Amino acid sequence: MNKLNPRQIEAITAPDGPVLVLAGAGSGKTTVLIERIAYLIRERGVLPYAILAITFTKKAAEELRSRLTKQLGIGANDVWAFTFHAACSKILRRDIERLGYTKDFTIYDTDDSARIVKMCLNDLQLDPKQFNPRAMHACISREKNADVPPSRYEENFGGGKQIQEIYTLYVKRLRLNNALDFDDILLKTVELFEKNPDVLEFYQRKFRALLVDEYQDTNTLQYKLCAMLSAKSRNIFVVGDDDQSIYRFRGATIENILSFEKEYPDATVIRLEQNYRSTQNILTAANNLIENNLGRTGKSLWTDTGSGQPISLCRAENDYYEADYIADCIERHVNGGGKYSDMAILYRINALSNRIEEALRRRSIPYRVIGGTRFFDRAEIRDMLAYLHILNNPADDLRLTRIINIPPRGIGDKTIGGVIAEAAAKGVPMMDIIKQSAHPALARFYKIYENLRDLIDTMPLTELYDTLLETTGYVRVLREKNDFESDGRAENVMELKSTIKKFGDDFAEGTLSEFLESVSLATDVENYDAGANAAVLMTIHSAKGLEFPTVFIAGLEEGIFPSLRSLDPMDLEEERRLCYVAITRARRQLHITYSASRTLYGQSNYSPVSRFIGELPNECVEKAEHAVKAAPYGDMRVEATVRRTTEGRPYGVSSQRATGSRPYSVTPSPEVSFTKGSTVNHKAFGRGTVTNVSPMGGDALIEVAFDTVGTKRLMQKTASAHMTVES
DNA sequence: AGCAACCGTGTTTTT
DNA sequence: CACGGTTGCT
Repeated sequence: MNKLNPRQIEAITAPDGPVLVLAGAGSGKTTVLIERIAYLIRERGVLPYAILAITFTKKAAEELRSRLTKQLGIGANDVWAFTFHAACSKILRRDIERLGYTKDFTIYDTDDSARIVKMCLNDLQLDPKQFNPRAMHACISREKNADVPPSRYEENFGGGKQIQEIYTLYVKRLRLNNALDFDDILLKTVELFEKNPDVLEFYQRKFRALLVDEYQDTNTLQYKLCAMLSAKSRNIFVVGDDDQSIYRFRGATIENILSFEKEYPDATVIRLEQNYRSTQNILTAANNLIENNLGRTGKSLWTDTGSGQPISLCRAENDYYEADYIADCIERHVNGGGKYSDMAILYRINALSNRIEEALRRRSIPYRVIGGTRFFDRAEIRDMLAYLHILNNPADDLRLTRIINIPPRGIGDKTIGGVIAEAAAKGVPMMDIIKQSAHPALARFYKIYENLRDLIDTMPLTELYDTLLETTGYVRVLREKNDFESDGRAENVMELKSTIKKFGDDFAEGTLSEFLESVSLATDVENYDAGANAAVLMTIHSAKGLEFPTVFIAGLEEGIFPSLRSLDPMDLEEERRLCYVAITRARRQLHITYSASRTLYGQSNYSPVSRFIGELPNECVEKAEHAVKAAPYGDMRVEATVRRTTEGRPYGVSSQRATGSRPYSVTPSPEVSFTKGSTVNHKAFGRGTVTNVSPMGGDALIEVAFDTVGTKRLMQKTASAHMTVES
C-alpha cells in the first residue's frame, strides 16, 4: 500500500456499510477497487465467493479479474467480477425456469429486436414507415430500463395506444421464442427476485459485499438490482465520476450517483482528485470545460507532474485535409522514434472514421478500428450464428426465418408464410410445423436440422461447426460463386471457427448455449490488443476507461460534437461530459482538429467550430500549423471509394469494415480524371482548359476556361459524363 | 422460386 | 451514401 495516497487508502479501508468513491479521471479508480477487494479478503475475512464486483464493459471485468489474480493468486477466481449483463445471465441460467423460460434461452441484440418489432407491426397491420421499428424498439427499451411494463405504458406517453400494443405483442413474441432482449437480461433478473424472495435471499446471503464500478452509468434497473442485492448486508461500495456519465441515452441516470448520499445518509464519501495520468495542461483544459456544466458534485483534477506540451488545435479546410493532418502528425511521431500504438484517434460518430482510414492507408500507417460494424454483425456470420442458435433453441423463429432458405433450397416466401401462419394459429414455434410438414423442401430442411441437433451434446463445438458447414452447403455455395466478395465471406465463415476454437480452449466445458451467450454479450473493445503496434481509431464512448500517450479528437464542429441531436440543455451537458472523457484519455499530448467543411452521408456541409473549443483556456492551447508536406489533393484525381474488403486475415486487422447484409460495394476507380492544365471537350460548352481543381467532398470542383462560353465551375463527377480529356 | 435493378429513406453514442 | 423493400423479369 506504500504507493497509494492517503485518500486512496481511506477508500480502500473504509468501514462496512455504504461507501461512495468519487474518482476523477485517471485517479487510480481501478486500483482502489482491486485493493478494496484484496483488503476485504485479507483483513476483513470476507471469502472471495462472497464478493460481487460489477463493471460496465467486459474489458473492465477482464482487467479486474486478471489484476485480482495477480494480487491474490488462484483464490481470486471465486470472486464474481462481471458486467451487469454477464452477472444477470449467470443468475438467470440457474433459475429462469421459475419465470417460464427454458435454460436454453436466446439473447436478441438490438438488430434482432428491431426485426421482432417489425413482425409485430405486420401482425397489427401497422405501417412500418409510420412506426419505425428501430425507433419503436428504442421506445420499448427506454420503458424497460425505467421498469415500466406495457400495461403502464400510457402513464408515460399520452396517446401511445398503438405503441402499447406493439410493446405488448413484442413481449409476447420474445417469450414465444424463448428469447430475452438486452434489457430483459436485467429486467428478468429483477422479476426473478421479486417473484421469488427465496432466490433473492440466496444471493443476498451469498454476497457479503457488492462493488460497482462506473456507478454514474447505472440506469434505474441496474440501480434497483444493486439496491436489492445489498439490502441485507448494506455493504455497497460504488466508484464513479459524475463528470464521466455518458450513457444517458441508454437510460443511465446521473441521479443515482448524485443522490447516493441521500439514499444512504450514513455513507462514507471519499473524493479522489489527484490524477496520475495526464499533464497539467490537459487537466486544466478538462477542468475548464467541465465547469460549464451545472449539477455536478464539483471536482477539480490536479497532478504534480508538470504542465507538459500545450494542446494543439488544428483547423482544416475540409475533412480530407483534417485526416491528412492527423496522418502527418502520426508519421512524424513515428519518424521521431515513437510508436504507432501510442496514438489514438477519437471521434463522436463512427462515420468519421472512413476519411481518416483513407489518409492512414495512403501513408501506409498501420491502424485498427474498434467498434463500428462488428465481426459478428456481418451477414455471413449472422447466418452461421443463426444456425447455431436454432440448434440451441428450436423456438428461435427469428433466426429460423433468417436461414431457412440460405443457401437457397426451394423454400420461398409463400412456403415460409404458410408455416408462420400455421404456427401463429396453433401458438407453437415454427419448427413444430416444419417437423410435421409434407412439403418436400421443408422435410429436407428438417432432416438437416435433426441430424445436427442429434450431435450437439456429443460432438465438440468445432466439429459440430464443420458438420454444419458441410451439411448446409453454406461454404460450398459461396465457393461456387467464385467471386471476390464470396471468397471474403467464406473466409469470414472459417474465421468464426477460430472464435469457436478459442472459446473451447478457454472454457473446456463450454456448451453451445454458453458460446452463443458469449457472442451475444461480446463487444469489439475487448478485442483491442494494446500490444500490436498500430494506431487505434474508435468512438469516444468506446475509449472510456482507456488511456493513450497521444490522443487526437477529430470533428470538433457544431452539429457533430456536440451532435445536432443533443442541443437541448441536458443532452448538451452529456456531450460536454463526453468531451471531458475524450480529453482525459490523453497522457502526454492532445491534438484537437476541426474542419470548415465536411462530407457526411454523401453530402458536403459547412459547420462552425464546436462551442467546446471556446471553453478551453487559451493558455493551454496552441494553434497548429497545417503542415501538409506534399499537398495530397493538389493535382487531384478523384479517389475511388475502393473499400478494402476481406483479403488478409478477416478480422482484427486494420482497414476492414463490413457493409452489412449486402455484398460489399466495390466501386471501380473512375477512369476519367481532370488535372490542371489539361484540355477538355464538353458536349455543350465545347473546348476548354482546366484552370483549377479543388477537392470537395468525395468529388472535386473543377474550373474550366472554355474557348467560347467563358469560365465555368463544374463538379467533376457530373462533368465527367459530358466531358472528355483531349490528348 | 430466384435474381437483378430500381426507388425512397434515414443517419449518434452501445451494454 | 448505403440500406431495405419492392418490382419485374427469367
